[in-house]
Amino acid sequence: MEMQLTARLARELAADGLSYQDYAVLAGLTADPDGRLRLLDLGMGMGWEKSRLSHHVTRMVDRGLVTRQKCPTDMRGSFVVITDAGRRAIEAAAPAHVEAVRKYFIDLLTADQIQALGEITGAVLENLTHECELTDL
Amino acid sequence: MEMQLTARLARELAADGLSYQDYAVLAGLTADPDGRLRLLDLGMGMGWEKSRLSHHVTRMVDRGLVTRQKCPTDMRGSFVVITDAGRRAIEAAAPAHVEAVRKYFIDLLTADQIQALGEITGAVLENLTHECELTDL
DNA sequence: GGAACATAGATGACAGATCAACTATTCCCG
DNA sequence: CGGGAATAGTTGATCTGTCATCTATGTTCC
Repeated sequence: MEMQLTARLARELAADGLSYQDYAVLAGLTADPDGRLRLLDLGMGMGWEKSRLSHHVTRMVDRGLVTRQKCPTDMRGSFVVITDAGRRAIEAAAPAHVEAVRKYFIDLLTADQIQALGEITGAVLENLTHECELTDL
Repeated sequence: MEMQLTARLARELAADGLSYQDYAVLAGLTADPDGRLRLLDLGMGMGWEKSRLSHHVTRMVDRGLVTRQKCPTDMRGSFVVITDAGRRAIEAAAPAHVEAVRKYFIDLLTADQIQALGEITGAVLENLTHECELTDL
């Protein structure tokens, strides 16, 4: 189900020139008041590996959606910053995307089902992160 | 949740030398009494695009897990056939994989939750396939 | 202060996925 | 029968993700 659903959402997002992944990155950035996050924080929030994010940010920089900024307080780190073009892109895509999520997902479920799903994913995720702590993966 | 869970399952499968995708293909084939399916049927069962499956089968042929066979009744078509090595590979990997699915997923949920999840995914998928019929995507 | 270690991120090689042709065959219908 | 459309599968280009490795910086603790 997840595969079919995300494929569908990705196809509709593509009409606005953004991939599902682009949208996730831009949405993550707009959650920050400055539209600016450390790669690590952004990656944690999305559950991405650092190298995946680094590669993807590079591609998005090439397309002008974000830029990189050196972090002054930790010289190892970098910020990813959303550009004006990036803001325009997500603002253009968001309404249709939100609507699609409702149409293909949220609106099909009862309040009970949504709550149940939250409990299910919560239990699975909690168990996974707990496992990771033990086995340091 | 789906991302984290499948990443975890894939990592454990990799210990047996199979990717998640390899496992899906081999499991699809062993469901057939002859261990032999048309690419189209196998692809439909897994919800894969034909070219993805074709490429992946090519890689699996190279690794000796499956072979291709011409279909005598439809000269356009091909069968994918599991080899002895393929059978050994999935038989070696299956117990740990099934156990992992229990450990990271099934056993964490109550019977009610499992049923609720089935209803949720059913509703979403039914809606999606229905949509596809209308818009012929 | 400085050696050992941890962390942030970048990079290159490679595996996997997608998209758009392309070939070969079969189906459909006058 | 014959010509056009549909179908099964392949292929190559390109994009995306993963893995191992590398550099640079920060942290710890003696």
